[in-house]
Amino acid sequence: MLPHKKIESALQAAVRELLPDADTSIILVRPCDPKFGDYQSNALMSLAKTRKLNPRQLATDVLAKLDVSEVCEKVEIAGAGFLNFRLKNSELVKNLEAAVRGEHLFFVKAASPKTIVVDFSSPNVAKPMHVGHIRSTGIGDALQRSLRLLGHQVITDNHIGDWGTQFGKLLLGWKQILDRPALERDAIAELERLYKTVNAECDADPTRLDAAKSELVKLQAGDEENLRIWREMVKLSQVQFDTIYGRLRVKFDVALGESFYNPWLGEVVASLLTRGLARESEGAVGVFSDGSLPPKEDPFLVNRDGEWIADPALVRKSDGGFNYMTTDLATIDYRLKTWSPDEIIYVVDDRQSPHFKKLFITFTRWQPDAAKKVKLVHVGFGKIMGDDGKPFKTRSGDTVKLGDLLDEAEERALQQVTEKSPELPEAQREEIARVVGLGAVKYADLLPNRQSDYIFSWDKMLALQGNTAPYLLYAYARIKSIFRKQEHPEARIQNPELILAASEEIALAKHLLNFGLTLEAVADEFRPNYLCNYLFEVAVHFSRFFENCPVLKAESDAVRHSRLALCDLTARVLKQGLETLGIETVEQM
RNA sequence: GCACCCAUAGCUCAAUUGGAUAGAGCGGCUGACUACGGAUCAGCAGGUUAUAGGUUCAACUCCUAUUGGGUGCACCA
Repeated sequence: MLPHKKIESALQAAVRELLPDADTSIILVRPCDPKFGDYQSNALMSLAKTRKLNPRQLATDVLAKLDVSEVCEKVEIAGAGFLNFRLKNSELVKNLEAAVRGEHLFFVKAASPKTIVVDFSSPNVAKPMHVGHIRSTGIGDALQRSLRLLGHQVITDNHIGDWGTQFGKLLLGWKQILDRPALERDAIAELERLYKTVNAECDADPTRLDAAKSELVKLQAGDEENLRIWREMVKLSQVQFDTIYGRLRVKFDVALGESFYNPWLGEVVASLLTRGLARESEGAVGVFSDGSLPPKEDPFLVNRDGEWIADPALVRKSDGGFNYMTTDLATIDYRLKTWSPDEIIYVVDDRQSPHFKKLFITFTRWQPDAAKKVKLVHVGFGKIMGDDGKPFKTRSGDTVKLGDLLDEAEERALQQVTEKSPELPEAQREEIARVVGLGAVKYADLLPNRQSDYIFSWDKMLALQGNTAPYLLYAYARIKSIFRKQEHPEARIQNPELILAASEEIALAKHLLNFGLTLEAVADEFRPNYLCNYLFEVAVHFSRFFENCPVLKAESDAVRHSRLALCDLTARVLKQGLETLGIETVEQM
């Protein structure tokens, strides 16, 4: 058992003994400023407060019941009632030696694994994937990897936008202005041109819009020709998706697009109507407020000029077509019946937050029993902005295409590798550039807190110095270099004794110990940036160690073996951590 | 109009959700025995956390107001 887990459970037991009704799940120890120890608890102060107790007295009482002498030095009470824990060197050594033997890598699998559906990426057919998609794709992929690593059963689903109103316009364009040679050269560009052209025409001319709508109605009614064209558009888009996901090394267990749910949409609406949850309004069918929430918190109400009026979730349009609320309801229903998940998480732009609020409430009203068994979570993220503070566009008004961003990243990385390591063969330099460039982009996107908007900048996305993926990869490569330089690699002893004496060794070792703590925080709060920051700190601690503690030229065999083992553990944590972020590693760069 | 989100160092961002002296990177300035890989390391400068109040042992974090930005407000997804 990892030391912080031991401290945590001992602390929980001690507190429960004194305050049986206390919520011990909130009581946790977490690393703080090293000046105040390796772990700390600040929960006693708030516990004391709600019970009108003296916090320092409570801390003293808890301490009297607390025995963590196996893992910690004497526990200190500090400040208003903090408990500061300092790990014993022997405990640190014990844990690292266990890791060296391969017993763990500083994390433990979840005690009760959950089944979790992760819905992310969701590109649209006939549109290029742009920088915006890197957010959902990168965050979603990092989260699903973290959850899997912690032992959960994960189903990743790419809910592709392959059905809906845009196809009316696309079909019209395809039939009337399609440029075949252009389609063969660059299918997505041509499809995009069709859409843009017809869309502009529709804005100017209502009869064009009617024509587009009737194409859509024909498609949804099963018209053979329109279905054939639609299938071709989907197929062409799939090629693009496969290319991008291949480059990003992102895989999905299933990719059930919106069209997959088409057969059930009528039933969903019928069911909502029979249960009295939906009703007709202005020719459409919608779910309305049930009045159970105060107006301000009710997503089915909106204030217009001082009056609260209905803002229903439409499930059938006045023309008889369905929309994404209907599809999303059918999707939840299907997922529950197919996988019985404990959670479904949606990694989607924050702007859709009102939609998900309505969706989750509507589903809960529709299937109350099923809803009790599943946690529905919208993991939102901020918008990508240009440096003018407006949603990001290039000078020509388009968004930056994801493929172009990746190309540029690899190009810049190749330039750098060629400059730094001209001696490496070209093929190897290209492979390094691929990993480094791609890693830089992914890391740059994962580093900021997902909730905040971020300003897009090429230089930031493609940076190769500082708190970036290349910095982490460089630390990893330096470790690998040490092992390559080792004179007798085969003479490496199997389970060396760890000697942690230098402050840099101890700091690095203690930090490695917190890998699992970090992974759990990532999984609990769906925030991969914790892992980015953790790994950056691993690399920083390693770099300091590397500067100050000679490994191969260590003063004795024992110290050399110990440091080699520490290097190896660092490399393993870096590799595993980067892999969890969806970033590959290279042995040299 | 109404609702929601945001404002932290010159720039881009953190701060594990109410914890101790607000941290990084970039940019700027100093340094580092030819270094087990300099894509690195050590250091300096840079902050009244938009403004004004409030809550409490403790506030970037919660509340109120103000200013400035963004987003969303049935038949697009």
